[in-house]
Amino acid sequence: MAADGNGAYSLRRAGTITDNCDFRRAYARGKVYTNPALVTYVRKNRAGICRVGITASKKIGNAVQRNRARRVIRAAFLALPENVRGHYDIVFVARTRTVRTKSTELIPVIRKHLRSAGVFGDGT
RNA sequence: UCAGUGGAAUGGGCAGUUACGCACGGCCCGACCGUGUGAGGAAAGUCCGGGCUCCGCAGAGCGGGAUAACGGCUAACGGCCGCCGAGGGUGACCUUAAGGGAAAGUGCAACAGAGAGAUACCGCCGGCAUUUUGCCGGUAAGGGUGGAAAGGCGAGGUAAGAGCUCACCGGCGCAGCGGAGACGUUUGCGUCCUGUAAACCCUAUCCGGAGCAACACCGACAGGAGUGGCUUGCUCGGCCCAUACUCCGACGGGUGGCGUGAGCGCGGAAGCAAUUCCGCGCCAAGACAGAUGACUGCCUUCAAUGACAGAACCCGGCUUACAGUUCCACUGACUGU
RNA sequence: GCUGGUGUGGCUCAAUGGCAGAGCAGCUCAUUCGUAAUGAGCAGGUUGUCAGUUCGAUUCUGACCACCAGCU
Repeated sequence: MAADGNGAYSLRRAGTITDNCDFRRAYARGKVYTNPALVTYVRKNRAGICRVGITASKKIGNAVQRNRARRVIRAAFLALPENVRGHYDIVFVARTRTVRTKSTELIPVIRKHLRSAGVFGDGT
């Protein structure tokens, strides 16, 4: 699960996106994949690492529901079997249904989104 | 058995797999391993009160704000306990911004009504003119208006009436008696006054300002512009001076503050209680995009996939939200003995 | 986390404690061959919610809800 020198990253070792401008860049120029329980934005970055950001807005509910949405998304993301190849900014946006979703139900959604984005480097 | 009142507790448990924050330890010093520990009764709203920190020290006056029966508790409070008054309930009990002052003063009381603290429309009575009726005077019992109309009701009295007089009831004041006090009173004497202070205001008590994004230290950077500034809203007074102060730009830096505290548990004592004191034991989150998650099985259960809900410097309260379950004390009705 | 502010017709805003109003928008009629403009009329309000003070609350007081702004 460690870095192998070819830009492949364990998902556990991904950095976090903290700055608002990075989120805005992902929203504006990144590729979008939607699902009733999740929205994913993917964009290549020049930071040299892979970074992940999870967003739960006030529309989701109160603090408990927002925390649960973030935890479910993170648990599903960390349970992915593949590794990311390349330097990407990945932003997950929670929706209202995320709160009532199990993390196991979310894993196929994330795999489909990230495979469409080519993050796993399949076939290259 | 049914209906209800008050108070307290709980907010599933066990196991497995896989992840996370912090502390300590280890080594092969790494995105590692081990051990320990890891949200609430409201963590919420931010409505009060304090601790703590800073403002070159908090001084005086004006202004502003808060509270309002009495006695106590407390670090303090607008909180709590006890008690009195008032109101609600058959009752257990509950509510109490309703609880200082309208007899210091000012204002307001629309519409209606004659009149909103000062009167007389319809009435009643007397006198004069006398055809219907008009004028003058007395009166406030009756009608009408209004949320509110000169204490209520009865008797005497009178031209008609009126606390004008008297009995009873009610309010207010003074004295007596009881109580620590608010207050109570089948006691005596005097007296009969509209409501509103969550209108201005008066009285008594209290309050300097800002808040952990405070503040302190270390580092990085690049300087430029303006002006006397700070102390509370104002005045006086006080303080610091160009190494001062304000604004723009920049570092989207780091560390401390940061958890041994008005702390928690058990036992005892004082007190009606809030609370306080003594003894023993314990250390129990501390992040900085923010840690308790995800998934599975079994058990208890009507049901647990299922209440409200996530610490952010820390405490004491208040308020608001809350599926279900359990316990204690008590009340009313019905039935049986 | 802290501080401050605002809720009134569909929209933008008024309103000394005493019948909740104005402009725009909407509807009807007139005008026109028809439309716009113009004129006349009409309807539309739990004054964010719940309590309280008061004879009476958009206004005064408290609690709650929603929204907005500012502070590194």
